[in-house]
Amino acid sequence: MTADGHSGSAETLYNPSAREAMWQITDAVSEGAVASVFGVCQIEYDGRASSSLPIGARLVLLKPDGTALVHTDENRKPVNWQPPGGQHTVSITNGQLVVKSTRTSPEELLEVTFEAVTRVTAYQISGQRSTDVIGTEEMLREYLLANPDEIEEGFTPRATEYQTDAGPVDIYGYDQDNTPVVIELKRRRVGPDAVGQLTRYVTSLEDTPRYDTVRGILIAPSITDTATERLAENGHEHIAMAPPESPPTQSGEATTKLSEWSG
Amino acid sequence: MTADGHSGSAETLYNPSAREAMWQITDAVSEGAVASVFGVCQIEYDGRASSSLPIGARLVLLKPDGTALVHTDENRKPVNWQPPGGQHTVSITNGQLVVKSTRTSPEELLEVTFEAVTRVTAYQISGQRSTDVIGTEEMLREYLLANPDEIEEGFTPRATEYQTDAGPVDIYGYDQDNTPVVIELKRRRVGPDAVGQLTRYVTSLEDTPRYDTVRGILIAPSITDTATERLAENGHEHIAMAPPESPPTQSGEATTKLSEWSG
DNA sequence: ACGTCGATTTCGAGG
DNA sequence: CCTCGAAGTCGACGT
Repeated sequence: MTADGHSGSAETLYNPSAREAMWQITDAVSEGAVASVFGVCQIEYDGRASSSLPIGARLVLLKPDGTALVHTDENRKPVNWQPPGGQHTVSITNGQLVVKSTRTSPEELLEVTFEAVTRVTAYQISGQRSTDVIGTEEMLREYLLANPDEIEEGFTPRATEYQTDAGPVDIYGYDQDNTPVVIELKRRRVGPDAVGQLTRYVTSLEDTPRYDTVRGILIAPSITDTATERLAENGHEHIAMAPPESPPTQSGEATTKLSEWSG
Repeated sequence: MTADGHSGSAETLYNPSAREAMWQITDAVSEGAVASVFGVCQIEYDGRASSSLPIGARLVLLKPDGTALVHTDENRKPVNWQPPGGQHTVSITNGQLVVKSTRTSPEELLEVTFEAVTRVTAYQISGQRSTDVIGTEEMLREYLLANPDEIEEGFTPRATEYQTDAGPVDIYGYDQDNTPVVIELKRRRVGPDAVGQLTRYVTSLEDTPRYDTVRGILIAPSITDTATERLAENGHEHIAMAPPESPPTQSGEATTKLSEWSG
């Protein structure tokens, strides 16, 4: 137990029998711990797609929220998994430990059959479960709404998530000459797909009688060559800008999210 | 050691000192094992974005390919991570175990500082590292190329990955009337983004002089309402079809992948 | 529950 | 290295 009240408690079994492993895993998950199971196993998955993995030694994690992860020694992605929301069941078949993780809508089954179990550990997790990330598209939007001159001298934002037939526009507003402006934001380098998105919004508005000319601006840290060409073809613009590196300086109640506004 | 030659060997330390933990982790990773570290820790990340996670008990996995994963008791995604390709370094600062995982291009740092370490285990992974998945877009394509009448009576496929200014078309061919057809495939239910993709390809070809009319067909198991509208707006079509459930019946040399062909 | 969209997306293929 | 698109994408937020 540390001074912060985090104990980091864990319980480990060495080379348990299938029966011992079964109890440990069942107890761990039902008590809200993460069960880690390492052993020689074979894996079947069937659901949105299907796959099978021949026998080998892998690390299996079972979380109390129904998540299951099977990791090898490569890559960030599990070689097999089950997303949260499902149910773990542990059983013994022909003397072998079998861990099933099931889920509905869609119906999915992940089945891990162990030929041998080397370690089972129950880890008691504590502390914050998620991070607040800095540098998202949302932060770029909030920064620009608070500093519209960074977009262009005299730009006036009018709405975020401005609805069009082609979908919601990130920032909608008017330039110095009162011409409507559609702005598409991206937190990182963009390709032609982003240009397509912007173009659809602009076209959609221009097809609406009460709009005449509409400018399109793509704001992103950088842009590919093909995207630049496409942007030029459509007569739109690019402004190079990345999300701010600092969290928003909160001046009073700065919930800088204009919702849609019937302009 | 099982009959298959998979040993599933592992080595575990209980409540190690920072120094003992450091050696164990260093040895494990350099020998190609996966190091699992459980303890009370605090985490900083800075790179493509940045985040920090206050003190708490979490499970950290370090893979020999440079991958680092920090898991809590919720969700499939790690709360923090480093993709493969980087380097792990382990050190002791102010008596505390510090694990850093660094990466270049982009420059990224993940730093885990342990206030206490409860378990360190080195897992020796073996066996196949990836699965062959059934039910992919590629399988749908191969099925349709072998059975083009399933698309439409008299359809003649001419190329896959057919190059356009807007990117490669999944299947390109001609209908009964010799009209060019662009086909976009999706393995699951699609939204407006897939329609956007298809439309970009069709538009790109229609802008090319030697093409006149080009038909666009979206093949997917199902489609959302907004996507249906968008499809109609652009005058394109939808055919409801899912990837086959069986692996391709290999009749002879059935590498059904027409590469591009200068028609 | 479904639709929509961003993501430190990850991942692999191709130039 | 960059560019591009699929994915059992995941996850959050809205309806």
